[in-house]
Amino acid sequence: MTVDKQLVKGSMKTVVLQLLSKRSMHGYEISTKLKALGEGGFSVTEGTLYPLLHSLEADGFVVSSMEEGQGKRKRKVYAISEKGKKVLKEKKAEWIQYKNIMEELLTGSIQEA
Amino acid sequence: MTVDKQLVKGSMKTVVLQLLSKRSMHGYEISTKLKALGEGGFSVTEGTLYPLLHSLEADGFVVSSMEEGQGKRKRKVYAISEKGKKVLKEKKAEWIQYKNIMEELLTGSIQEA
DNA sequence: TAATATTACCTAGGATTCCGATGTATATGT
DNA sequence: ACATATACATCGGAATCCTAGGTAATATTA
Repeated sequence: MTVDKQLVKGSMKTVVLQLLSKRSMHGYEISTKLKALGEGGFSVTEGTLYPLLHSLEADGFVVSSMEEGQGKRKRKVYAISEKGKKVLKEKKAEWIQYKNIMEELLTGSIQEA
Repeated sequence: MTVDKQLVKGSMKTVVLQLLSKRSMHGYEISTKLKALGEGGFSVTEGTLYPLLHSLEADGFVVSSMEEGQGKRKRKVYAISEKGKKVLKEKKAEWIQYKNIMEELLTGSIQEA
């Protein structure tokens, strides 16, 4: 079964912030992680992820820094900011509210007025 | 608190199908109902709903018929079709899958590999 | 060492979707 | 007669998406 793209879209920022709240990661790593997470369910390609990271950065929810390792390609490591943590908290609450509304609706407990 | 538009978008078709699975309704009624449901959370205006109904009809998920009452404006009554019922079932399952992934993610039970 | 694969990042821009604004028309209340 | 509620509809600017295409460094392997 495949989860509708639309469904995933609305929560992608939240998901990325959540991942970064666990630990800092570089883009490609997040991309790989999301591919694994979405396996058989949804997919998030790099064409979606990178612009999303840039927009999170522009909003000040994450900060990036270049990591230069020995014998390694440079990579841009993203870390969640304080602002980002706050937003994540809000987004989580939002998601729960939305989930509740949906659950009420879909389980049909809402009756006729 | 306001639920992000993006979040709502992905499930609007499902919501409308679900409402119609309870009983047939005309557009304006659905619109009113959604406004009530979304109160303080999200909003779905007519500019969103009518096109959505048309697209559901084009897909054969709902069928419409004109209702002409005495001393009443004509209204277009929408009913869910068999095809629509099937799709609704699928969409519900999809939503649950998505919800599970999100819950797992957001409650942080996913640990590092 | 020459390919090939993998890691790592990035973006233009066509395609799609959205929905605010606006319009029409009937019915009802005052 | 005017305001309000009911009822349906669409235009088109705005927002969003993400496919396709690109660059480049390192690793692998033949």
